[in-house]
Amino acid sequence: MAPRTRDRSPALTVDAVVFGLDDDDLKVLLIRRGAAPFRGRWALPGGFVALDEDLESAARRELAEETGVHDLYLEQLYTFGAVDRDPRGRIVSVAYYGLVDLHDHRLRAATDAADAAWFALDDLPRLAFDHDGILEAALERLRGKVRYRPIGFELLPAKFTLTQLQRVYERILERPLDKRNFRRKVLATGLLEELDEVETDVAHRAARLYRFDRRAYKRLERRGFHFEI
Amino acid sequence: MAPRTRDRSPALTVDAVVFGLDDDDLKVLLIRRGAAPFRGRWALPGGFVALDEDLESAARRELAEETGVHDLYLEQLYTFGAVDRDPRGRIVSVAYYGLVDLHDHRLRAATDAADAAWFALDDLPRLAFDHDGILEAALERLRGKVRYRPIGFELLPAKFTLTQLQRVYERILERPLDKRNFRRKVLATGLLEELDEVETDVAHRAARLYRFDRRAYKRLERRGFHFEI
DNA sequence: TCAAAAGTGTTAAAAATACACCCATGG
DNA sequence: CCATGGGTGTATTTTTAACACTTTTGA
Repeated sequence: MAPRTRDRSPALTVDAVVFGLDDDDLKVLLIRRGAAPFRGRWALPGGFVALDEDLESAARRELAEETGVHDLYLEQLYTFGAVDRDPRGRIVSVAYYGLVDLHDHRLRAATDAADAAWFALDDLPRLAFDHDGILEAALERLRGKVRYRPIGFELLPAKFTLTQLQRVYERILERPLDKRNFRRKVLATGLLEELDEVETDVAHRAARLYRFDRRAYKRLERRGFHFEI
Repeated sequence: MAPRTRDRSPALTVDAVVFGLDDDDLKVLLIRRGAAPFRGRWALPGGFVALDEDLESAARRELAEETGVHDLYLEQLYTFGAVDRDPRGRIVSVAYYGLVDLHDHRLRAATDAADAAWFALDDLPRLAFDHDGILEAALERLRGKVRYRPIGFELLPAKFTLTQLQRVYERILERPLDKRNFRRKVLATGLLEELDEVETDVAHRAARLYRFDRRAYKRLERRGFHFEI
């Protein structure tokens, strides 16, 4: 007994804006479209939502299919629904943004994607659809969120140095941070577990490694915790 | 040349969580459903998105149709897409939340709504669908956002006293605020225009009236401004 | 022994908090 | 003249920001 309206519902897609950190640059994961419209143009990975999968699952599935990237931090961003945003007709897209240690994933384009690659934010190609707007919104959200939620870690390997972490924040916030103040603040959260390990293969004094303590975070989160970098 | 997937897309609705302030209580606007499923049960106002309207327009239209409330502050909240959230089948809902001076609007139920009414948050009826989860998310967002974006005003008439504004914040944040500190802080933002008017019809010294200065806010917003109550 | 990054404390400035009384008005 | 809320300033504490040198390691 479906209402009449349903037969004339907009179609529904998901898109994912995935950020990674490559040495010194914040990068975003794009695919080259293998089909019309915008065939050959770079775009965000994404696609249609199946009837039997929820939205985040759809985003993860499309991402894995089109780029090979899987098991990442992913969060809903915003739903884009301008009437004319897709030349194929009325298509609403639920956008997600994600963070990943890009060295952890070998890219592998498939299905609708002719290619997949990381692009530095200041060297982007023209994008299909309204994807530049989606990317802009994701970046803004990332910049806001990173200041009060501990998500910077997601761009790093499981074990990392404080200097690496500081670089993450500096790249995202686009301003230099004071080393001593940064370390004091980030350690004061109690969310970093100091390991008995140090970097290897560096041509200078090896830095201590830390790990994000998800347990401790869960505990703090429960009590409406809120920090600030 | 629509892709096959589109014919099997989830249906799309919008729902609105509208808050108002009634003397001392934060209230939410609900409608009583006039049709199955959940006929007779209270629910958030909302409905299906037409092909030729964007999402926010759909939310505003449904809200106006079902409750008579229009011209309000409205912002996208989150998109809810669990596979089994609607017994009619696969229906994804883009939720909005809004703030309104509830004394400004006479409720008027129509179309799908058998009734419309304001409910205090601590005296809610059972809600249809997953609407209690949506309401919870809206409340959490409101509590977070009100601290760093000047949206508290939206619950008040255009001209208001500082004590009224303080009460708004106290109700939303659920904690008492210090009168002197509050006034200093809120005036320091430069977002309040002091009027040459005072309250009338009060049985005590009349308080000065203020107005939110949208111009000043626009200016500050441009430079990535950010305040904190 | 040099180069390169790791690691570490203190001081000054700014922001947040706590706190209590007199004032104006209407009934 | 009294009840009610309006309006105002200061001192203390906490938080943030600025700042430079010594240590460790590998090449």
